[in-house]
Amino acid sequence: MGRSPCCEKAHINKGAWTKEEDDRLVAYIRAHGEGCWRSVPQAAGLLRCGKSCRLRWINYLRPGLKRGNFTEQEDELIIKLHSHLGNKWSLIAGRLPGRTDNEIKNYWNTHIRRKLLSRGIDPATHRSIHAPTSDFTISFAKREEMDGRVFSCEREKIMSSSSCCSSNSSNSSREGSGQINKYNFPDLNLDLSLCLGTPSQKQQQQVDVQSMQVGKGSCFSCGWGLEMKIEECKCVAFPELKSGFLDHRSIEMK
DNA sequence: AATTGATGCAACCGCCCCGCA
DNA sequence: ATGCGGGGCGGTTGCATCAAT
Repeated sequence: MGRSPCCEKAHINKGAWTKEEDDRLVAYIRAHGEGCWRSVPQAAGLLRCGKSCRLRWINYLRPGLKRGNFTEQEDELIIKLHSHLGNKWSLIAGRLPGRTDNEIKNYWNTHIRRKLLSRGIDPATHRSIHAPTSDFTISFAKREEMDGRVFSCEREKIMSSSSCCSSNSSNSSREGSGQINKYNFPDLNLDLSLCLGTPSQKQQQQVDVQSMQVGKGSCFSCGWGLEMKIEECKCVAFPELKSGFLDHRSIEMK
């Protein structure tokens, strides 16, 4: 089943690129510009897959790439962006001139993750490892301003109490890559899965979301009229909680 | 000096999105 | 409206290098 491969696997070089291959690719793109990657290998005289050419160009050969060590400022910016965007490496890279998504992804997995863990912060949620969490399942809906129709954007997953939140704790699991959260919000393309901390006052009807240090879903900044419906509550601490709506400011518990 | 485990990073894989016919 | 194909992306793998013993 499935699609045909992007190129013939036979007669294709794999592995590290040689200087000669780099030179050929650079020369070709300088002469013809970036275009149909599928045709690049043949046109450039390379025994490579088009995808491989694209990757090599984008990650290593493209002009303007920084390379080298990340600065402390870049570190902090990556952490901050990741807390908003999750593993959207291309979006994060877009805010770090001269850095590529692949480079940032690798740097995150090898350095920043460890750095955050040493600070006692869960890299997936950006919350204290020791902070209590609860099991909410929330889905989100975007209000259609024009006709008042509310439609669901995306269902999200049931979050376990130990590793809730975030775009699919990818960390080291080598077992299939289930894409869970895909949103089409403008600009930030935020992953809106929320991990709600235990409210300090059980009886409160209005919960200030910002004061709850919601790990994800910086919906406050997206500017869109969002409505987030608590569809299925699995919270042990608040069994009476049935359903409600979360707008930019509050959760209304009914 | 040799061996072994840990780490870092370049590159590949496979899925998804979107434009186009 | 639908199917196809290219491009893009996140996740994973493999290998080179480093550090510890």
